[in-house]
Amino acid sequence: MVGLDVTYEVGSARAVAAAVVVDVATLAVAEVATFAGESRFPYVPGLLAFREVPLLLAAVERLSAPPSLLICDGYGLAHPRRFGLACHLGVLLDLPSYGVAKTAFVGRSTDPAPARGASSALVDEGEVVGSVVRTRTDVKPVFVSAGHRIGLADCVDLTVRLSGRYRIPEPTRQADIVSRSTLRSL
DNA sequence: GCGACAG
DNA sequence: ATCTTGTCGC
Repeated sequence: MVGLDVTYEVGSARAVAAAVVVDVATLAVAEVATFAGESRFPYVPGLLAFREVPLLLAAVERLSAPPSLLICDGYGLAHPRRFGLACHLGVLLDLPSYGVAKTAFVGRSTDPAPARGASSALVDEGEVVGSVVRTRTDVKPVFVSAGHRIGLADCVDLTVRLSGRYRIPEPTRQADIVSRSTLRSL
């Protein structure tokens, strides 16, 4: 599976997208691919995909082989139009995908139990669109939602298994670190 | 009309 | 997202 993220430069359009392949069993980084380019669309809540998809697609295409699953920094079905960044990428690459966000966007939920692995439903307009998941005991939970070709239960299960000593699951966490350090070195 | 609003 | 050091705690 591959973790995806984009880091932007302060006063310019320059940005770096990173795709980091992580081994599910060991959580070790298996491969890294990056793409430096320009962001040609502003950040607008609900339209994040139009800003990040071009750069992320370029990074994924630089991997030696198509990944088995995409883990995005943001939302999937838990979106005002039920089609967030994770959905866009999944459909365009025809691969399973889902999103892990750090803050609330759409839907309501009750706080999941304090223990790692606990979760509660993310409900919007009367439907379950995602899950609020505790990846670490007594630590702020993350927001998980399916993107394409995968069910919510599997997304939640994977998120917990991919998280060790950090709140953010390893694939996305590594993608953040790589995109950030790559941008600084350019 | 007003506030909220992934990254 | 980004600007940013030290500090409290496991």
